[in-house]
Amino acid sequence: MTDTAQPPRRVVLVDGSGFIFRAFHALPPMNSPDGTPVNAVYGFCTMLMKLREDTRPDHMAVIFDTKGKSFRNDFYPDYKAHRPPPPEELIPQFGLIRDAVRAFNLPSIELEGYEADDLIATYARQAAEQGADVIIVSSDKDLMQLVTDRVEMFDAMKNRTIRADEVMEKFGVAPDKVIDVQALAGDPVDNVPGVPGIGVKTAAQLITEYGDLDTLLERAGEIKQPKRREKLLENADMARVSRDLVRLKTDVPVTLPVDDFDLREPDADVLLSFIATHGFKSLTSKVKAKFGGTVDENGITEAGTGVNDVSVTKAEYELVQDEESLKKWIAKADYEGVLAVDTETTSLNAHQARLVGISIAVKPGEACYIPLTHGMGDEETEPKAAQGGFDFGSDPAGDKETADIPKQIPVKRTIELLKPLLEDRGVLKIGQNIKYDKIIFARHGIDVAPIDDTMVLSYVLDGTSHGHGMDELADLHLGYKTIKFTDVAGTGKNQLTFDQVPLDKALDYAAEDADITLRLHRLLKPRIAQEHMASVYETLDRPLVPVLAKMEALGVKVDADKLRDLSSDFATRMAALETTIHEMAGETFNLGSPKQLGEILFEKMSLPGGKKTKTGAWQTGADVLEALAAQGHDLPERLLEWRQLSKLKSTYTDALANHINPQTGRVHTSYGQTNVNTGRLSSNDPNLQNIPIRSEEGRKIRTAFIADKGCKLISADYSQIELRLLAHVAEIDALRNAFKNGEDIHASTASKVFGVPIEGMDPMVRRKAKAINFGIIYGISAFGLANQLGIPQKEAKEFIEAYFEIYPGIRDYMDRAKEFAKTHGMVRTLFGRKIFINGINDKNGMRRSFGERAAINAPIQGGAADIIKRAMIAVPGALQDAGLKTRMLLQVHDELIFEAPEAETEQAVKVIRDVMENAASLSVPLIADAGIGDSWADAH
DNA sequence: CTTCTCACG
DNA sequence: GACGTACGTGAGAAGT
Repeated sequence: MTDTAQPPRRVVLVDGSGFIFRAFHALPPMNSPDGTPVNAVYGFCTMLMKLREDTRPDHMAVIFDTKGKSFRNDFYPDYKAHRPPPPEELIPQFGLIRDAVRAFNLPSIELEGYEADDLIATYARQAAEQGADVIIVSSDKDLMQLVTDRVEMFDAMKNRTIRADEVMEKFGVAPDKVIDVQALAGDPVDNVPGVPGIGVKTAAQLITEYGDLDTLLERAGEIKQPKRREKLLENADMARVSRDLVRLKTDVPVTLPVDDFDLREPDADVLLSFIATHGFKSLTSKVKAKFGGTVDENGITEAGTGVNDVSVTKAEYELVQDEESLKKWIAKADYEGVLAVDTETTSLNAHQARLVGISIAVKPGEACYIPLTHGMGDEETEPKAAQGGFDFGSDPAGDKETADIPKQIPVKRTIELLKPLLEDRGVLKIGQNIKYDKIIFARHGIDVAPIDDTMVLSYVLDGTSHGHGMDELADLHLGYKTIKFTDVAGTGKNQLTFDQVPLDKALDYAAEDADITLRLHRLLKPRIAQEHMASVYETLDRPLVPVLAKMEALGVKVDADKLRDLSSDFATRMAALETTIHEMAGETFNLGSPKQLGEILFEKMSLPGGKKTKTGAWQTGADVLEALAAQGHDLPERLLEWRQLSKLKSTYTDALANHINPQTGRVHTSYGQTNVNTGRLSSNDPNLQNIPIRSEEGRKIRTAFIADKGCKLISADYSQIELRLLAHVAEIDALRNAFKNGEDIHASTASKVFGVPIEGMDPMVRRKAKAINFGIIYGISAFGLANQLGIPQKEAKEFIEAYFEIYPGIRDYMDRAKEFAKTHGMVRTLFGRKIFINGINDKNGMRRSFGERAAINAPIQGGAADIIKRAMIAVPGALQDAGLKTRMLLQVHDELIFEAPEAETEQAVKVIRDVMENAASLSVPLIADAGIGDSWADAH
């Protein structure tokens, strides 16, 4: 890589995947300060430290399996088919181990479609051919075939070197005959068939006698033992397939050469910080002795400034306009194993934006911008229809255009070159709101992975105590004022799209974005473990990013004709109502203006009960109008009807039609992952989480959400998830039992609170209990409940008292939640998500009560959000494993909507419900109900 | 750019 | 005794 690099003499290749499993089982359980299991990570770190000492390599790399299928499955689908899933405590450690490799400044290598063993085989061959000695750190017998006089293995757990002698001991043959023995003996763990009845002993004997597998199979007829002869003749093909399975591939198309494994010192403070955040205190002094550094075991620098001091110095950024230069940047990123990436486009809407350029940062201050379509209008990609009459001079149009278009690498070629890097499982891609960039890249055929997202990191750490936009984060954490988009593109009507921004300005802006993202990552990522958020980030919010990106890209089919019909129906009825209302009022006015309406109702008509808002305007909300209507006033009644139709038309039928993407014919929402204080998602552009359902008229909108041809929609929703969660976290036995017995929870509550039998219950009684149940979740007050039910406050207060009587423990839970919030300024969900509570210690009583109610509600709402996130992360894989094509489209807090080929709907429902109901294990059952239909209205 | 109203869980 | 509240969102229209 660098000019000073020496050719490799001593190369250490660590089998990272093999080590994780062995360390996990060999070491006692350990947890980081936030409770994430880390025993395998700890074992790995101590092993790496020791390895550098003991083996003194000049080149070193850690190699991992990827989780998907390998090329072996192409010719033998059952290969490794019976592997049980890894233990729950190991799962979060896979990601952390890769982080550890980076902290040690070692290359982390993996490649989709290949196992770690194949990569090791390939690199071992390459290194040996260059004359280097190779040490493979592994005890996996499958790697023993690689042993030569240049290549040895080292079992780091047992401190044992494995050479030809040890291989002979294990397999009874020399290393070059190991695959022949394995082919005969098979391997039940990896599901390699072999020849039945032949084990390692017999296999070694046979191979020794006949020389090799092919000769043996050719001459199998000569074998004296009849059983053995028969089996060999019968299973000759199986033996050959088995040999193909166990033979490691030594020509994997690896992207990084062995030369790039040259051993570099880690950044001592980065490493110390990693160690401190995971609680590996015993390693601190060893690391300091070896590498220096100034961070203590608590992650604090001795100078007291913290490792997170990242000063931003004005950097030189590079404009990339040719392939040579681009390849250089790709190599740099590959070498670092981590990069920040950002796309520049023509629109904030990822589904219709056109790619304009890409920026990449590989180190703080080291970033580039690759312009792609600057100076090119849409006509460059989508040729306009020919039109006459506008050809003014005799200037050849082509010359004019090329004069304006700067030199740029073709989009297609750039994508081709970047794809291996952006899809390399061993290279971390960091983005600020990388979901957006993932969608853009997906439209160009690139599946960006693995990822980290500074916006999501910031959200997991700080909740919504501040925004998570890059400009704000840069100012907050780096004290740096970024170049604003409006600085380069202008504002208002004359705002340029990014493809119109001159290259010099584009370079400064775009490269800075990637640079700042990388710097923010260095600062925020260590805090995740320090502040005990590893589990939330690693198992919930990070894995959710690609899931949401897919859902958004898929979109949902919407019937434009249906919307148009509804819209015109609403318009007709609104016009009629408008005439009637104007007649009643005796004058025309804007029905949509609360101000004008208030004046008509309370001044002109002098209706009673007028109240003003804090700004002095008349209140004309639905509750006020309903009260007036109940007194027999017609105008408010009609106006309510008009308002409903107006809302449905403007917000739904009309607006939704404008959101249908012309290319896909579908509506693509965008999910906000960092907007909601409690951990819920939000949906915008358009908001598909508030499509009407409660009113008959409104529900019609849902008939316009339909399945694609040959498909059905499936809607699966959690039943009473928040009440169940309340029963669980507050440990309310009576409530838990009601759920365990599958009772109607509102009727059950009503029966207990009001002392009436469930059989033949007055629906009004049940309704009251339902309101109390909901009220409890919201941090009940007598005022609120009275308002909700339209009963005197005194009566509401009695209900609440009765409720606390029958469910003792509720009050305790509420007090605990409030107390915790007062002390810590936040509450936590079951899964460890922090929810910051504003105003909990405010002097103002009203703001304080507000905070107290939020503190009661947040663990419930947030816990439910965590659970459905877990389900969303698991469902796509479960559907795929079941061989189904069903795809998840939408999430509405406790409901998931899928599109399923008709033939597989029943099977899909089973898989979906199973995943949802097992997304968390609580002391109450989780129940998901599902419906199937042609439209969302039918499926619900 | 803020306020009001109303759609959802 | 009065305050003015149910928890969490996003969007359209009016009125500054």
